[in-house]
Amino acid sequence: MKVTLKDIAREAKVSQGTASLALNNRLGVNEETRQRVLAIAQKNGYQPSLNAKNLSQKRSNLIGLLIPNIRNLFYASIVQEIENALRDKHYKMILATTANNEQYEKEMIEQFVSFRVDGVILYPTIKDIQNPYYLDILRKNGIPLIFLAGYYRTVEAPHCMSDLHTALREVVEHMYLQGYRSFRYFGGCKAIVSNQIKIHAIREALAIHDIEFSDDHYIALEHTNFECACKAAEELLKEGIEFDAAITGDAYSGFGVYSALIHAGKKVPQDVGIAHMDNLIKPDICILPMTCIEQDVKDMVRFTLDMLIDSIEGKYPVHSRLIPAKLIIRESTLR
Amino acid sequence: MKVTLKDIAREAKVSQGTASLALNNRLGVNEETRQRVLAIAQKNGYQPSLNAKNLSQKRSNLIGLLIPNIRNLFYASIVQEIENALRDKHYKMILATTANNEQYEKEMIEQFVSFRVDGVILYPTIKDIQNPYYLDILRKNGIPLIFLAGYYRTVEAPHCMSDLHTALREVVEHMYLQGYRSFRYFGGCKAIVSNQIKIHAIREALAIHDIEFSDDHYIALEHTNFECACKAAEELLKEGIEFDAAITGDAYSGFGVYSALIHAGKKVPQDVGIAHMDNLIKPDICILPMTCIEQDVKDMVRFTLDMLIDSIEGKYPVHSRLIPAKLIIRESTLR
DNA sequence: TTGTAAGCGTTATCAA
DNA sequence: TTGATAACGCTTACAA
Repeated sequence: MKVTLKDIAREAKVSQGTASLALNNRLGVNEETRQRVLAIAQKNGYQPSLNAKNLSQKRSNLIGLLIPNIRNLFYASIVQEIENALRDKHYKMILATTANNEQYEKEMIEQFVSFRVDGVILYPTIKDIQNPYYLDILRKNGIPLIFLAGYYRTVEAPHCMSDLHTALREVVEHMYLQGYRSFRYFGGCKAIVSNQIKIHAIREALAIHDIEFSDDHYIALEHTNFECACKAAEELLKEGIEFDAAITGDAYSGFGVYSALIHAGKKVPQDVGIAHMDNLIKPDICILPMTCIEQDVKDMVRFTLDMLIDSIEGKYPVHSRLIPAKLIIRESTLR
Repeated sequence: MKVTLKDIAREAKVSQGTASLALNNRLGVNEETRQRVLAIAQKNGYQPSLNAKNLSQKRSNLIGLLIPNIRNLFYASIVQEIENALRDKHYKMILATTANNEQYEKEMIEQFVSFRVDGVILYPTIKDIQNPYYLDILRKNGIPLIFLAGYYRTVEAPHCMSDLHTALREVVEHMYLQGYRSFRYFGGCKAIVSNQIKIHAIREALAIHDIEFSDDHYIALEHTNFECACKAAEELLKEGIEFDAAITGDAYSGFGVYSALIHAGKKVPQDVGIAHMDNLIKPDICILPMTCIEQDVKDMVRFTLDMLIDSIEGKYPVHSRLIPAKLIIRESTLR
């Protein structure tokens, strides 16, 4: 049913070898022959089988991208940027999502190996992970790995991520200067490296002013979305816990906390200030323009791909890289 | 560098054939042997090459999904639902985006054929397309195609989409009853089938009340996003064109039009009512809760996959299908 | 229960 | 400039 090289070669009355050369625009084939082969291929809707091609060439020009999910605009932006960046290069991307599920992450890594991708980009978010042994499969199969926007401590691979430390210190300092004193952070699992960096940065920034940011000031959400953040903030308020500054790990959570505060009769930014990660939601459509930390997705993706392609092509060593992030101040933290 | 079946067979001291049987849990291999092979495969991080497997089996269990882009939550929902639905079935999805670009759409279809996908789901949005000849490549290679959320008139393939006709009639009737009389629709290219269905429905609903919906009452946006819709609405207002009802093809455009109206000093819903397609943006975070038409993505995806898998497995004929959509009335159309 | 060998659709090497 | 042929890594008759 599929149109194959053999079909084309037969109809063009040449050998498969010649047909292959012609179709790949390689030297050493008569121009007339080439045109004849090309025309016949076109007419029959011939498309070379990547399975066969990759098998014989022992490379796929495929990059596997593994992200938590696709319904979060931040992740979607990453996918989009990678697609764009790859249009020039001779690589294609295949995408899979983990749903923050270790089992899925393992399966998708295995699938990438089965696809024989030349390299893998992994956005690490598995909580409480002890030792992602399954990433060993990559090493055993000689497939380079780059971490994007974080990393696993026990896995030796370069990473590319935003300079969260500086960014968090900036936002805390800004809010301190606005008079906020009691901070809470709403984000994903504490065990994730990027969250530990954030905790550390907030703690440092507040320590300067002799303010404590203790462990339970970090509110760990089961999922970093509107609903979970809203519920978590509601519970805090119900328990009578007072805070006047909220920072959230993503835009959706930011609005979740906002919603909880409003329903509890609090005023933003007067009673409580809010800042969130990611500059994704148009301030025009929001009830309140929100202060946020914008990550440079374009640069992050560019460097990640450069690093990955370097290591695919055997250029070592590849160094990890920190990308500056930008504080955007809006009404939600301006008293 | 890659671990292959040959490596496993050698280490287990069996033939490749036996190793293959063992790894695929097929009958006729000694249990002890199977365990030994499995253990060795595990130890070495062996993953079968899909290239080789698909080549020899002449099927990939792969479905190609082609959508306009991934940064729109509606499309992202579709991707997510398909991934979920596929976890049970023995198919995997590969994703590509078209950016509403005919050239890209063609290339991605070709890529799918090269991947030897077993079937293709296409979300058709190419504007002014005359005759998507390149879809012929699919037929020539015996790959079934299903249209999702629309179709191309000249291509013979089943489709699965929302019942836009009924939905649009409902929203128009609702807005008429609220006293709105002069309608504008902001959406993608008029030539797209789904948009023609919408135009026709609006026209019919208004004709009952002797209101005309002429061709230039449909505002064709270059891109269906916040910025383009906002600019289009601004221009309309600048030209002094009066309207008191706006319906938009997606949520983002809805907010674009809203933004333009507010900046022009109009009040919503008093002066102008707005309704949009898709129920994706949390009403809690929006300045104004918006009336919208919610499509049943879950059902749409479920039926699409069923149809596609039926035709992959040779069950004919497969019939096109219309999925009911739901009108959700909120403040933006309640005077 | 196991091994042998052909075949899947390409590319690449070497002769002709 | 072209054609044979081996090789890629797997599955699957078929034979042992």
